[in-house]
Amino acid sequence: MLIATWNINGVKARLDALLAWLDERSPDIACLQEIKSVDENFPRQAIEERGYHVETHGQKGFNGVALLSKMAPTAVDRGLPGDETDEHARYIEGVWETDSGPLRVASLYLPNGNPIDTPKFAYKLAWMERLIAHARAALEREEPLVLAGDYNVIPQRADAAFPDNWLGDALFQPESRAAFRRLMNLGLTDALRASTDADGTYTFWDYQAGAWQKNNGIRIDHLLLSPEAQERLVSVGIDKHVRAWEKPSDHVPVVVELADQP
DNA sequence: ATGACAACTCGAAGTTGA
Repeated sequence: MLIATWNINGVKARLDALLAWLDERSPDIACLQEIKSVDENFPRQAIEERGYHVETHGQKGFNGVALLSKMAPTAVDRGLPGDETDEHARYIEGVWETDSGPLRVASLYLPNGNPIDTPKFAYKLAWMERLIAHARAALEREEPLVLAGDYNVIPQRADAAFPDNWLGDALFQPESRAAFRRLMNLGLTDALRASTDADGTYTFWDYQAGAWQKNNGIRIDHLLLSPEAQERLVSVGIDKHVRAWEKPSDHVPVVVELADQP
């Protein structure tokens, strides 16, 4: 069972790359972020022709998340609970009935939060509090759960090529990192860090200033696993080569393999 | 210090991103 997360930075602009990656990787569940599309305009046909079910939670122009899956989900929830006034499309969660019981997977796009002296940073921190509350409740099910997405948080210095460059940035603020740790401390496992302590495991390279060519990357796309999912963790991979494709996203896919049985 | 890139937008130049 392969579960992937990928911020595609626009599904219209990335459709060729998305289809090529689906053909190459054949993930069972793919969590997409920044589809930048309303639900009606999502190019579902080309994806369904490849055998995937498509569940979207989009909005006009920016944000937007989606779940692609070989099996049809038995339930889908859109939006992160905790603030009725929040209209950003940043969270979608599905449940799949597997031979060994239910599997729950969320695709999330955590707010960027820059600049830090604006309401955008407060919105980021408030969104993280809502995510913590939601994760706490979800963990009480004691079932396999994967919270996958673009967290817009650099957890540690080893997760950036030049960490000092990010000291004033919302992605590396002490408050952002502390909230991420409190989320982890609910009992979640960072899948990538469960498999390696190596630095250089980046998932994002800015389009600007030759960041890719200089390997000036950061690790901000994460798959967090409940204990019941962590028990099944087989391997983690970063599809770094996708960053060198024509018209790439600035993020690359991260993929975990979970065993079918505990 | 600024802008660099890129995608999107009822369609130019502004917004958003990280």
